[in-house]
Amino acid sequence: MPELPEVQTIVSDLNYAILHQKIVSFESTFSKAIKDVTLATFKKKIIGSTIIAIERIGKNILINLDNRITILVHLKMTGQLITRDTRYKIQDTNKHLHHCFILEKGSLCFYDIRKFGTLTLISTEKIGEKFSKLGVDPLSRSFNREKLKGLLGKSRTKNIKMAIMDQRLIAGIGNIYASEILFDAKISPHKKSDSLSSEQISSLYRSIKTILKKAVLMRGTSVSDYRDASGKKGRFQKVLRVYKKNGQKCQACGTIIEKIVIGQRSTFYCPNCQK
DNA sequence: AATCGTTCCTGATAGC
DNA sequence: TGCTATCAGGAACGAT
Repeated sequence: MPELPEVQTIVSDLNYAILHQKIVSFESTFSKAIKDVTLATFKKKIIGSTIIAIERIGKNILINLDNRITILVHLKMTGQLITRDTRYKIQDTNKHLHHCFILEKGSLCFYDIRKFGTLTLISTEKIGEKFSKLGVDPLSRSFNREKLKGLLGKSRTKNIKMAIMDQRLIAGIGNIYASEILFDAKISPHKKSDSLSSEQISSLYRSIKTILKKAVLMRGTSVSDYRDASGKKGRFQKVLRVYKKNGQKCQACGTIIEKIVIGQRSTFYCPNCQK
């Protein structure tokens, strides 16, 4: 489940590995993942162009080309973008490899077990419009305590965990970090987002920043399928406090961690530490 | 307008 | 053993 820290790690890796390379060819065995256009059109629009920048917006990966086209990649649950020095179908027989950008030096492979991931082409100039409804980036300077307070006020009845996962409010937090952030902030996932005290808003703000920053430094959470652009695991799974820890003792107080469902998503928390 | 449920998909695991 | 059922989950979409 790539969330902000995982996507950030991949984007950093790709900027090191494939920037300024030309797309020589593209192959796909699952063109359903390509949105709006046919495989033939997709290929026509990208082959021969050079990658000039790779960036992240929320959980989206943007690969900007020198022909004013941007390739938008969303990894959804199990997507992986991994660079190879070999080429598609020549040496790679992994059945979950669905798409491959063949570059001047090696290739960029898109693996995806559950096939939810998508590829979309967009004019680079229309990126702002495309993401106009996306919320604030929690690692950017424009995300401050007052901004968070305003966002929580906007979602009156909503549950706090659903609120911080809502991409229209804050872009980048998914199911793993939502539970970890609420534990770090000592806030119960049962709380309504408009019922937080001033102190709780402050600690939630601090926890969002510190947990996400720490997860970026540790190169993401490999609890199942996530891998970086070299195919390596992250390390944050080693320091998870509550996610998938149900039945185990809370490291802070010894109370058994519980698993509940909020908004059709599994949620993990310490019923003693989180109020 | 906001919120809810459904859909996409495969692999791991539980239950019989 | 081998089968079926259930669950995991981001975000678009349709329905209310």
